[in-house]
Amino acid sequence: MPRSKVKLAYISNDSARRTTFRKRESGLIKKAEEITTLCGVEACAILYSSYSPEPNVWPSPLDAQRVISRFRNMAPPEQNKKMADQQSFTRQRLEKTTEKVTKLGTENQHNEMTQVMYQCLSGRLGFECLSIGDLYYLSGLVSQNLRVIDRRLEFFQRHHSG
Amino acid sequence: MPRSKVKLAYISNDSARRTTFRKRESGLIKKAEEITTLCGVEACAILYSSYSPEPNVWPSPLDAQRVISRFRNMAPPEQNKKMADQQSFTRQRLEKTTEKVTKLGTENQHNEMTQVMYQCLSGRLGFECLSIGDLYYLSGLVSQNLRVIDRRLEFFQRHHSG
DNA sequence: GCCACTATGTATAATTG
DNA sequence: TCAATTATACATAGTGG
Repeated sequence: MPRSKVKLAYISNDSARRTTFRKRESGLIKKAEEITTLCGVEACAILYSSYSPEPNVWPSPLDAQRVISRFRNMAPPEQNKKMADQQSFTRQRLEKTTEKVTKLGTENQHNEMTQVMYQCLSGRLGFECLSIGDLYYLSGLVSQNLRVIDRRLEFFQRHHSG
Repeated sequence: MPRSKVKLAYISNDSARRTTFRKRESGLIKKAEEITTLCGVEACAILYSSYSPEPNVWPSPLDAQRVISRFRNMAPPEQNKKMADQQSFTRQRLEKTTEKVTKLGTENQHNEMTQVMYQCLSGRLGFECLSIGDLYYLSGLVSQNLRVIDRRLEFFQRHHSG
């Protein structure tokens, strides 16, 4: 913004855009560093650019993972064992109940609920509209799919590291 | 930094720290917005504070998930590694490719993934067709919604059985 | 392309209401 | 506590090597 005020729009000139990115990237990281030290808060920033195939991850990929994990409410692999709190207990009890409901459900109910779930997941429908029974079923359906996804991810990880 | 230069250290005074956090938080988000519009890059920031139980996630939890999943998509070894041949032809070619992917991905990826997710969840498409990055994204999306469902169920349990 | 410089726009610490 | 104000430090667009 010095020398001249710049319009807040995509910079079409390639080299100018790159230069601006470099400068502002470091500025942003600096600001992030400052707010964490000054205020004692946790933060992370991820910056993708076309200039590098890898993103700039602050404070570090590992720390970012930790912050992200908290955001995703998923503990990183090492801390998984410690998860014995109220929430996971509730979850376990929930899954038992859900298993029953799932087995009783017909093919029609499944499709219907999948529709509803999709509506909810895509934000077109609030979860408020669902009854407690629907929620149980939905929870089961979603966590079932989550397990499939996680298994597949594990497979990828094993295959990649082994 | 105006009126007086501030020492870069934890602000012990509670109200001063809170005020500083508020101001700098908005400043940081603004800067992040600017760099994305000016340079056409993807970015996300997550700010935890003790002032709110939920983190401030920019641009939005869902968009952040997408950025995060791309970051997590990379195998750990690659995350820290810097390209050794900085000026090589390979790197240039890589940048070009990355630029394309970035441009194409930004607008369409979310809608595309939601579609794919629905296909998978409804059983019309096997999870096998998804890349590891897609799976991470999907895992985040699904577990995020699972948490919403669980919170709602807990609410029901407290108010109906208690 | 990469610095270093510097003039100028912005962010923000302190102050006031 | 929150907003609005203001004075000052900082970030950075343009410039030249």
